[in-house]
Amino acid sequence: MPRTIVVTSALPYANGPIHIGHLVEYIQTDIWIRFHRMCGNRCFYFCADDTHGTPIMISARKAGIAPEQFIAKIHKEHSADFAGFHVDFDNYYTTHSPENKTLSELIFNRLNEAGSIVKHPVGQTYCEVDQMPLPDRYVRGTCPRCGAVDQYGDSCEVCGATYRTVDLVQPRCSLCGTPPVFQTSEHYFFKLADYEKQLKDLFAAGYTQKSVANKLDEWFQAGLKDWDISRDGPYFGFKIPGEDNKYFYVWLDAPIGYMASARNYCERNGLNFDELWNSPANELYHFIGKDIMYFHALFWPAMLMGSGFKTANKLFVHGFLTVNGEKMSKSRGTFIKASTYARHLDPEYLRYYYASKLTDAVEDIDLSFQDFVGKVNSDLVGKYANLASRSGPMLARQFNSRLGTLDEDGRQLLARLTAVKEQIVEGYEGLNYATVVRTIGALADDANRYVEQNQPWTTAKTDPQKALTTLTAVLNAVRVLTIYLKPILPQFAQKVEKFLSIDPLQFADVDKILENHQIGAFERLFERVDEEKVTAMVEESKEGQTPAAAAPVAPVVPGIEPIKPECTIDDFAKIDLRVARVVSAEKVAGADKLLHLVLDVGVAQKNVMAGIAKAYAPESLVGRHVVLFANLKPRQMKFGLSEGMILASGPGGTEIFVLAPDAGAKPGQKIS
RNA sequence: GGCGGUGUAGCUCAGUUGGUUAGAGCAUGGGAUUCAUAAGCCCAGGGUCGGUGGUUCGAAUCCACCCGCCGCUACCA
Repeated sequence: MPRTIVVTSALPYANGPIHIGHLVEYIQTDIWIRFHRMCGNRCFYFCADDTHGTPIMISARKAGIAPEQFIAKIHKEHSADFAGFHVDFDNYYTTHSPENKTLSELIFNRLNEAGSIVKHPVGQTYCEVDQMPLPDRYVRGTCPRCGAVDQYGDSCEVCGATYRTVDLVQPRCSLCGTPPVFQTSEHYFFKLADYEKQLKDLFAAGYTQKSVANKLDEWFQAGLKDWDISRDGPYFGFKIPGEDNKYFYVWLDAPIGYMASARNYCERNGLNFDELWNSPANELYHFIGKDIMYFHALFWPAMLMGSGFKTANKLFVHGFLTVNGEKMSKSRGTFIKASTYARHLDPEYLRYYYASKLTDAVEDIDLSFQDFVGKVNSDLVGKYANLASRSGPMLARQFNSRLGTLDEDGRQLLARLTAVKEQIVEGYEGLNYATVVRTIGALADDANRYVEQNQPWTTAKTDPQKALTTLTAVLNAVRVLTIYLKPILPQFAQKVEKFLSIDPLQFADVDKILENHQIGAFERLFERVDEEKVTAMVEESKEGQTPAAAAPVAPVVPGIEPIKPECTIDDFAKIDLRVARVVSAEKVAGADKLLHLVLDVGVAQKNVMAGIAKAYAPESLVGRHVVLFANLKPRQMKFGLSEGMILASGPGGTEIFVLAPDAGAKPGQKIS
């Protein structure tokens, strides 16, 4: 009896491009869906762009277009990116849709009727210039604890303090730079705690992986608090029923977007949405990253419980992607967009590589370029593609592309391949793709050894019949391996199906044997990957660089550093240089190069550790004006916190020459 | 700070309920081949399984402590 399975991946935020980190999840989910389809189950894969909220409103403003236009453009890009990586959604919709509006209002009203919605006054930050309420991350100012400048409105990246935005020293709107005002507003809240018991039962029943459940325990122990689900206008989102200037917070309507996508699909395809989504006979699964566990493990099921919808059977949580062991980084060129990747490399390489690393654990997976190139060349090309490549053309030359029958040896090879079918099925079902890939790899080794032992290139001359049975066995092995790999490598599978002249492979085909069958022309299945292509992709991903712009070669003069690559006025604008007066200067005990300077920059005083002790006597500096790199991220040094850098030239040691403005400049003045 | 995760060959990772000389792929060295996308096959080198102590006849596997790295710390998206 086929299962009916509805699956979702998290909705990507419509504020930027899809990158290779996103793709971990969509590839993981897509493999799962394709596997189930191959087992004959009825599957539906729904997703959408997450389109609401302040960041999108601001991005649209910056682009000078309406938010609707902005998200339409992103939707087009996202859809193309996913298609390029063979992510096979049944519907890739948007949260800015009539279906989502209707469902959001329905769920809100039902929660309200259930008594789970309350109102509380909330202090909020408002920018009168931009005429909008500011989320904490759009307010910046000086940390009230350590004095670090330019910190977010809720926490300090330098000392780690968390605080309220109202406590920030010299707060300013990060968009226009003016000080915001503080005001009070009534917000709607969802009483999450009403559902604590039901949520606990859900997790006890195995809603998530165990490590996720442990994390949830922590949250339960800390106590569930009311969730703020409204935002004051202007806001890009859905208006709350009965309100003029209040909107649903983006995270309220985002998960409802899963349902809206399903509903839109049902309406277009003559299916009953309520039956598909809500029938207990149907299975529902969400795939998400560990960063949004709170929303999907607590808020979302509680919302569904409170509004009379069933909750998912299971929430599958995965970890993040690191590249070469480190966080993805724009400056290192490892923040790679899906579209950039696809311009340089075959998307199936990445699908295979991710599959070879994915397990059901909530662990980060690492994309190591060296490992990536190795796996593609030795596995995809050396094992799988090669198996077809060393048998197909020979069958064509010697036997007119017609398969014979199997002998005992060949049947044994096939038996070894089909024996692990259940193991592979369990691996896919349980998200242990890494195990699946390892198992398949071992089978391919077995098949390659089989070719080696039977030497069809020799028997072709002495015993053609034997050569034919060998090649028949090998190509049957290719067929079985392709079935196993098809969820991961759909395009590869398609090529093999064409080459073998067979119908699209299903899991049940594992037990069939292809004999006395005419096959098609062999076509190369994979190309080897050159490490230079990876390098080129990384270079193109480095921020601020355009692929074609070769930096002019700077002339080399002995003793003088070459001029660095060109940058723009915008790059320079990030650097805030100020005139500063040296208030005090003293040698740092225990350090022979450092001077501890206290600088007056007009609005504040800064501590700076400067490595100029060998060139300047401390007392000679007091009272002088210097140039300060004022917005350099503060750095905790062995001898204290340094909050900036003073500018100087010279090779170092005793030859250091501090820069100074001409007479008349005052502390705090901007240098540009 | 608290909580969670993690640390196994140069690299990426497996190691089932604790059980004989700790495995794979890549990389490295050697060999025999040539059907094949400089692919495939055979052999070899390489690890005190983060550290210390403990439980046990026996621990990479269980316990304690320590060290390193990563993440989370909610009304931020």
